[in-house]
Amino acid sequence: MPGTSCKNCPLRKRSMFLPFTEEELAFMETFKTGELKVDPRTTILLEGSNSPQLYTVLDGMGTRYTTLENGKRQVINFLFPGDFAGLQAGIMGEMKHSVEASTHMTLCVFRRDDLWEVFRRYPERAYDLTWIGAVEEHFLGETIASLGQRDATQRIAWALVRIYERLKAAGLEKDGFVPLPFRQQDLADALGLSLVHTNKTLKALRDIGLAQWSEGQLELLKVEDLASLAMIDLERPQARPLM
Amino acid sequence: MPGTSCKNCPLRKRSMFLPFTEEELAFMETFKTGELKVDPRTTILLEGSNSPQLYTVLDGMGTRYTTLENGKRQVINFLFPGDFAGLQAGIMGEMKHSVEASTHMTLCVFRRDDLWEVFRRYPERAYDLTWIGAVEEHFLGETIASLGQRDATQRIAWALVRIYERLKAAGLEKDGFVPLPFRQQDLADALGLSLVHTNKTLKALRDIGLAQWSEGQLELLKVEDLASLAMIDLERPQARPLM
DNA sequence: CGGAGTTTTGACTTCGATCAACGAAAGTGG
DNA sequence: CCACTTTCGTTGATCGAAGTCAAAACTCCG
Repeated sequence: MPGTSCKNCPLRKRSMFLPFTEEELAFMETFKTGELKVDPRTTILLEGSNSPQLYTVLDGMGTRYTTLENGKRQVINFLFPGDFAGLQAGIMGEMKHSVEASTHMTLCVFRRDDLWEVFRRYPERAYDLTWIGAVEEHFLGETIASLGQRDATQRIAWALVRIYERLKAAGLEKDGFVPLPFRQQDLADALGLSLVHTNKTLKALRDIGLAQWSEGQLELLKVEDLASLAMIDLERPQARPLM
Repeated sequence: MPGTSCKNCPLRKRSMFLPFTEEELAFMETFKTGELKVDPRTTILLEGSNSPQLYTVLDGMGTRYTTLENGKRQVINFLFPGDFAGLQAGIMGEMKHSVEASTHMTLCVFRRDDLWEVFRRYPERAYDLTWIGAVEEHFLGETIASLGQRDATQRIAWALVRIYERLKAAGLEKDGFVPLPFRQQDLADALGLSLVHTNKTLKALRDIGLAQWSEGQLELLKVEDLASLAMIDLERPQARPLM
């Protein structure tokens, strides 16, 4: 198999992911058909297409988004190392959103046709797939609550805290900084805010010393304050399966 | 088993749901442990709780919602006949939102502990569970796009069309009307709008003869116009599994 | 009849969108 | 190496969609 062996997968070491048994590990080696490396701005999955492939993000970050008829873009969520993409197309037949790389990315590639094999022969792994779906569903629900009920400042605070937590759990935090290689426009499109207002709100958070985000690096200076501003109850990060 | 036998399940007849094999039917009979009937306003699942039960809506309607710390409520989505509830708690350990009945409801009850059995012994049904999750995930993504990118009129039009389609597919349409036993406040909380503005927007749609909703009955007078107003491409309703 | 819940309407306010312009950085090509 | 373009972040001025406040009209029910 080209690329990283699952045995040496750097993500497995992170405590945010549930451990593999030897048997699962062996199976994943066969399930994985290769590795995909893409440049920034590459479209990995296209809305409406019928991708024969499923992916796990090994390295790098991206966005899932849809484009409305009037040209507006909604970023559904961000794609971080460990995230799984393509299940919708795998199950439902076609992608309901696009996936684009924001940085250089490395992805583990699986064959969609093998999905059914997983359900038939590896119920544990099938259960994990459903788990991943459930976690995703929960997060989307929280996003809906943010867009529906939080004002601009709260939304940004919410997003920054959630992103920071997620990246820290993925082992990417260093000296209080976490890499966040997106544009302000991406965050704006994720939160349903205009670019201008997103910029001003970020400046406000910077001015009161709560959070800084520049040159692709995010620093949260007062996580507690940000969390209470965003009305987040900091949930103990729960370990989840890795695909 | 108390209540309706799966064999006579009225939902099975609807073409929106994929057919059962004889074997699956037999299994579902054993999986189903009973029936729950509740009055309007009853909380069926409570956020944060660890429900030992999973439900399929046989009859009636409800809401899934979360409440923020400031007391604001976000309706994540509405619960219609055929919908499955409780999977999140079943998989992740605790409910991330509450479920409340809006009308009298009848629900099929399953034991959460049997879930793993399903994955181990009935991979087809496990696959269907994942399918249901994927459909739900897709819908939540579309909701996010609505809250993020559509204005009040478009949001309401979007919601009315989606609801109408769903209920019609469930076989509840009659003479152009569909039952919609929610309060305007529920729709407002689902779309992130104030009650007052929701009311005024509904009136506007009524005045231009696009849609009427009163006394729990919804009528869409010009579906095409509503759909194009909402920037919806009417997707061919896809049959989906029933649990 | 009184009271609670819901829908409706009008008056006023505000948050965030839009418009517009500028600066910095990075890439491109002659 | 320097004009030129493109992309992204920043800031100020103005406007409008939707929120908030308040109160009336209709239920439905005990």
